[in-house]
Amino acid sequence: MLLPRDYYLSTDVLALAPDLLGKLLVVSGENEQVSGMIVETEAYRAPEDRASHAFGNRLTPRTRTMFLEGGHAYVYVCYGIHELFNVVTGPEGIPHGILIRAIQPVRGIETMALRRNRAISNPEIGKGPGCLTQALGIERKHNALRLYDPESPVQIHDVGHRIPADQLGTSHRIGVESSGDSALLPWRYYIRKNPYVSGGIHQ
DNA sequence: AAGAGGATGAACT
DNA sequence: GTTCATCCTCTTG
Repeated sequence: MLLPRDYYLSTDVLALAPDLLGKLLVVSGENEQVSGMIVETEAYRAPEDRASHAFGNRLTPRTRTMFLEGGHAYVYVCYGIHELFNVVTGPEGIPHGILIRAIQPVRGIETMALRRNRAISNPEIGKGPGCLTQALGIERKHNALRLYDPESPVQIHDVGHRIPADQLGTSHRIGVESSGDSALLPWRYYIRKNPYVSGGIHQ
């Protein structure tokens, strides 16, 4: 089932981030559709979250997307090299978002392995926020599109996969050490023991 | 107009 | 554990 618009409008981004685990991220390209199960996420909750681009309700051409209504994609370039994919959540004007950090390939794994220049069996295909976008073919051109639109090339589906409580892991977020106290918040969520989860921590 | 720095990944030692 | 590729965005002047 394609996740509906309402799903993304909750103001509780800390509940939505773990709820996205097990959902299917589907990308339709020119010739082919590829997909992967979300296995790692991070919540970003501006305005009070120092680690968020929209900290203090900072509004720039880039962060503008985060202020859109929930259900839009926020794609931006990191370190000039990698494109990172986020799900905007909450009502319009509240810049909450969820960074998708890893996926487990489901459909089109051959294509993804080719794009990543890795063997089919190599978890590096979907491990890490810059890697999964390369594997799935998510690019900056997908910024600000509506994930719940039946015509959208990027969608998120509920395929009935539920994560048992004892398989849900949490930790501090990755790569935000310079964000003061916000760096300590346990807003990273992942499926325990899943080989596609990034960072050292996946027990 | 110029410069600093970044929600990373890969290839090193 | 360390280094660096690479370029966009934002701030400052």
